[in-house]
Amino acid sequence: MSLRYRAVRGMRDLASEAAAELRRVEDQCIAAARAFGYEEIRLPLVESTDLFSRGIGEATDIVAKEMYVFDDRRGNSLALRPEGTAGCVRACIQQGLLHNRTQRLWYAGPMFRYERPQQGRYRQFDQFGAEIFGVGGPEADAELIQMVAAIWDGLGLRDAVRLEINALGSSASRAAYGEALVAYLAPYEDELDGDSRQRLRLNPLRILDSKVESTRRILEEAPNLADYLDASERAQFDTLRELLDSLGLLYRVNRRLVRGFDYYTHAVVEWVAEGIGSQDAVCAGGRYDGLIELFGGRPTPAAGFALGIDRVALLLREVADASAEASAACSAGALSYSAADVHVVMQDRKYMPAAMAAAQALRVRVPGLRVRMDAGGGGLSAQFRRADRSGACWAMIVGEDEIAQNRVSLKWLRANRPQVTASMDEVAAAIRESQAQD
RNA sequence: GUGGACGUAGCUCAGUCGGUAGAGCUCCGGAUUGUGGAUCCGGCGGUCGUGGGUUCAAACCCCAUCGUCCACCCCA
Repeated sequence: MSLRYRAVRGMRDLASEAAAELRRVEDQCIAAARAFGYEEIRLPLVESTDLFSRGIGEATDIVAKEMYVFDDRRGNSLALRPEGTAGCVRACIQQGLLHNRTQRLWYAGPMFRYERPQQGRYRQFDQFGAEIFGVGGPEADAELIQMVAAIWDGLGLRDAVRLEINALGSSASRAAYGEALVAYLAPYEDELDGDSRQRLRLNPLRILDSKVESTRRILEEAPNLADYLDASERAQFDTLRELLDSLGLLYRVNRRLVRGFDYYTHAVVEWVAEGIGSQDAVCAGGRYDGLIELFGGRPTPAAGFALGIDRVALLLREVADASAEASAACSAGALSYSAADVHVVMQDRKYMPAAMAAAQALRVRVPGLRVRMDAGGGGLSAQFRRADRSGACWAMIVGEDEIAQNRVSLKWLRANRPQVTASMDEVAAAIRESQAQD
């Protein structure tokens, strides 16, 4: 089909069920964050370009070639945020949120990266993030992992993801290791793949997670990052592992796990899913103790994660866990998705005022109930057909007899129960009772 | 940014040797004037992604372009 206008590349329209799937993931994330005592922070989508290039790192791919950068009318260079942490830290410093106290925050919203689109990777995509400031111990890292695990549990995805962790050490030990790695790799420079050769100068740690077979072979004998951690860094990581063990949170230590942003230090984590293609990282994060100071704040320990809402929704769809869907108000024969619980039909269009009044009366009596008016006209037969296809559990009927008796009729569309004609209060009570059973 | 596959109705797709476009689903109406799901009948719906070329003739062949998907890459 030929279109006059279409959404720009990599940016999607998500209607009805697709939107509901994202909403479900986001709601679950927010519920978990609230349960852990995190507070919401709302942040701008646009920041100074400089914030990201300094914070994330000039040499990272995200900054070097994936940011949406533009000048405003005064010539200031601005960027659409490619991730949430930098802006969150900036806001915390600007608003004095870190002064003399710990802070736990969450946010959700769109991020922008100019990448080649494919499944699970879009130029505008939604992330949920949580950050904890002022807690230097591994209990902060463990708490964040516990929260993410709670999100998986809430979505029935615990078995669909696996956790990998690693310790990068302080920026000092990280730098020392980087030098050692470069020294080891330098003689092999000609044998490395092109990307890795470039990173040798720009960002040597990133070579570690190269997928190129020849490069991986060279790396087999490379110095081990773990050997460059000092005693306290090693102890911190061990404590984190003990915490996770005692909480029953499974993980795998991956010594090759390196994050794409420069600000990470110490513990880094990545949750990986299977079955959603090559874009399989659904959640990742770690500690970034140096970033607040880099942005001009007082040195403050910090850790956080970001979760890809789109990817988790995709995973949810792949897993299609039949047992996990329990939200429907009428279980028997319920469709997996519907926009309304009650579909209001009327004997004739002339009863529209009475039908609309009845619909609102029902909404008021049963909070949260989704009551939708029939639209489209036609006889009762057509209206009931639409009611059925809408996925609603009930049809509420308003007709001549009902109006004369000041009553309405309620028909169960998914359960084998007789239709009733009763007062609005009685109908509302019947619906509430039916919902309570499911 | 690199490589590959693919773009036909709202959706999923068929379309032979180049001869001027079809099915199923959806939606609407009817069989059924106060009752849905099954069945049957009918209807709405298309610049064949776009632009150019070859040809008497292009959904089909050629070129370009845009888009989608997959992999690389990147990352959530």
